Amino acid sequence: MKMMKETLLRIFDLLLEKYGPLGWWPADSPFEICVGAILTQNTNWLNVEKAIANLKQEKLLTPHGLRDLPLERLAAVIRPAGFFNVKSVRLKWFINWLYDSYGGSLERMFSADWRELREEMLLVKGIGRETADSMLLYAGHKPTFVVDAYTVRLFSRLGLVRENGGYEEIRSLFMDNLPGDAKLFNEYHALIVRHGKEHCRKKQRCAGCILHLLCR
DNA sequence: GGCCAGGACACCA
DNA sequence: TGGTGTCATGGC
Repeated sequence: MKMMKETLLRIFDLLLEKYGPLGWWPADSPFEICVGAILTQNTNWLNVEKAIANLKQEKLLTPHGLRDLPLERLAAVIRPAGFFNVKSVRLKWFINWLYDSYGGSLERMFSADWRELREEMLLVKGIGRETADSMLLYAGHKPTFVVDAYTVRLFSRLGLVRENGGYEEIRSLFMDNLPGDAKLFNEYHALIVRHGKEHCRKKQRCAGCILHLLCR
């Protein structure tokens, strides 16, 4: 157990040394982070930025803005993010739940016990584990670890998790072996993504990257 | 022109 | 529970 902690922290240090602190999530408000978390599902971030820019330009990036916006209009505005018919409905589900449970207030939402909140969020259709954890960690500053495709790819190549280990199993690797520190989890996941975009693509092995010698 | 991107869900065996 | 199809735009 202690060895795993040291291994995880060593990898973190290597990444931090190379890329520096990233200070995620790139957004102007917690609400923007929540919307971005849904929009970025299986999507290139550059496309998400275009959709976010559209929402900002139309002054719709608020809970009541999205609540009052007709579904068809919402789909059209977020079109560049791809899967716009799916994501517009998911955004509506999220907003409706936010109003039903917390009066449309993210502040009230995040004041709840975050472990119970996580379970509650997972019951909202369209919010899966990664999306929930992203909102909790980056918008709510709760100490939950975000597992994404890059995390699975990197740490399975490092031989630390099974490639098809499942979300909770991989999340546990970090949650069980690292201190529950939101700032650490924030930087760690951000660095994994930053590194992954360059070195952990699907059909690209780790040659040339700083973790090359560690990867299988 | 193909590949891929910071998933989630329904459906099936 | 595990595998597969579906949803879609846009950069490289």
